[in-house]
Amino acid sequence: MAIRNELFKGTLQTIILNLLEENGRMYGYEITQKVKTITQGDLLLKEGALYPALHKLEAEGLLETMVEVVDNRVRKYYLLSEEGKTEVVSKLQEAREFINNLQLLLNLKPQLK
Amino acid sequence: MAIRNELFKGTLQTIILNLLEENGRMYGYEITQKVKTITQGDLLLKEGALYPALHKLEAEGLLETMVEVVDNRVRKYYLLSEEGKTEVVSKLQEAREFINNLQLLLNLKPQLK
DNA sequence: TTTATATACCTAAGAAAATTATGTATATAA
DNA sequence: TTATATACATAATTTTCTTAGGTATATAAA
Repeated sequence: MAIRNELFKGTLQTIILNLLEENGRMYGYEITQKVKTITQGDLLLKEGALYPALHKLEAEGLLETMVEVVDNRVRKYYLLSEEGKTEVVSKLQEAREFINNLQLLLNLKPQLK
Repeated sequence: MAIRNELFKGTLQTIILNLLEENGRMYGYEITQKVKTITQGDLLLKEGALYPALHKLEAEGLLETMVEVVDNRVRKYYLLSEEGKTEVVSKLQEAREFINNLQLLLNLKPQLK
């Protein structure tokens, strides 16, 4: 997924679902750029990781797609299905617990609360 | 690694190294119990994940071992090598950046700082 | 006494999720 | 015409985990 960050293994689905919840529909390339911008280049989301993940989420019924042509190039937009909207909520809750547990295990508790 | 937590993939090495830095020498079973206690049972570190990880860290020269017999049972203690003590510092720094980036990507920034 | 649970180590087969390396194609800047 | 950016995709491999099994001792319960 990234330059020197095997830590992100397992978090990709949650990241994708949350970005789609925040931004409405997005296409694959747009997601890679968004991740790069948000993390200031720390995290480079590889296509070999992203596309299979998107296809899997779609196959599971969490995402829906619509294809459009812009500037003679095909874009495949992804958006949350109703099921996906439900799923992102529980995935985010799990992520909160994950971060909390990881901070406990690594003695990295934040300064407040 | 856990009940329903594929999120922890990739974080195991860092967790092990940090626990050994905090507690000095530890043996495998002790590590599994420590993780269980700290996370209040949220994270169950499986032996099939732990032992190969310990062996790998030892093979990489980050850990040293000493075997002792207690109550007729063999314990294999692990402790940080000099190289391991250096490595744990950078691994923790990476973990801080990882958590920060993940919180940014998931809109989970902590209340303070 | 035998069974279950806790302690303590280990590995092998398989699954899941990533990296690396490709491939196709268009648009634009050098 | 070459490189870079945009935009999709997959195949082979690697890494890392789960699941499932194995060995062995100590102790509590049935």
